[in-house]
Amino acid sequence: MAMDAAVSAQQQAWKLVLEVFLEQRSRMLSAAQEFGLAPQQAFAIVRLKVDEPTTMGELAQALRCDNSNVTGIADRLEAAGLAERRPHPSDRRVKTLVLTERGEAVRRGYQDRLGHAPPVFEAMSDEDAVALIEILDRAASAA
Amino acid sequence: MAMDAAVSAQQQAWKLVLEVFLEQRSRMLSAAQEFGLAPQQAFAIVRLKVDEPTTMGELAQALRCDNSNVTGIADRLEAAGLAERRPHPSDRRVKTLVLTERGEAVRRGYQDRLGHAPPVFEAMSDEDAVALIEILDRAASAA
DNA sequence: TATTGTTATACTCTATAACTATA
DNA sequence: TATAGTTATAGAGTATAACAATA
Repeated sequence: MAMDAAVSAQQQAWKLVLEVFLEQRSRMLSAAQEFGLAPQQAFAIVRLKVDEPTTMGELAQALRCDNSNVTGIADRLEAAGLAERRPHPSDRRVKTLVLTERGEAVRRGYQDRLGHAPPVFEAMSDEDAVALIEILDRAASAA
Repeated sequence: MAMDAAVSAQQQAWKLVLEVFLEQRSRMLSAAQEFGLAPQQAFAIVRLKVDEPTTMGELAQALRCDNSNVTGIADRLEAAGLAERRPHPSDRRVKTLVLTERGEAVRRGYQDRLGHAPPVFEAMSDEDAVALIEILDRAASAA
């Protein structure tokens, strides 16, 4: 019979981080629902601006999905009056998206509701936050 | 005009953690695809056992979705020959799921392919991993 | 009456491939 | 030829509500 190896400190640390993430995911889904946003619509809306057009391709990259999906997501945001498609000034193949005023209000409300970081992170002392950054930087260098 | 507040160390730390998570998510999706698993099927299969039956409700909780969704996920795992429904010994309303031998092989392959924690975490020194655990514990107490 | 799982419904998200209009 | 976005398609996941069987 195979014996499970003892759980390493690295695995324990990852498990804790995963819990934070799952909790944050749950908060994001609730907040999105409160503002009438489907999950990817919520992700999209925080990436969009009122005055700074985002191309469909850029949004696809930010959402880590295929360009073809962005068409539908943009359609739904447009149908809800939260975003608008605009032509690109120099390349007529490209379409860009900007938030409407209403979209900007929803974005602000959604982000305020959610805060900048999960509650556990916001409760962290400055010293611990800095230490965490250093730990992750060291690990990234070692990986 | 509103000025953006300077980005706090807490926000920076969260951003780094989020990057790790997105990278891990990407790895999970690739690995799942390699083993012919849809995303939730992959989550489900790591929660299931060969000899320890899991009820549909327990799986729904683990997947953080409604019970009704588990029906379809279990259907697809069963259709792929990876899991089987079994009656509950004492409550005839309850149905349980167990992995087939093939399901267990796929689960093992998938988990081996993925490792215990993201590469960045596995590259972490023992000292740093312990320090990270302590930081998160302190933050959880403060939150 | 309450609970477990299923079904029915409708919607969102997903990738792939074929298409269009540009470049 | 290559690229940006769209459409068509097929599948997967999602919540809600109604339902059957059982407790």
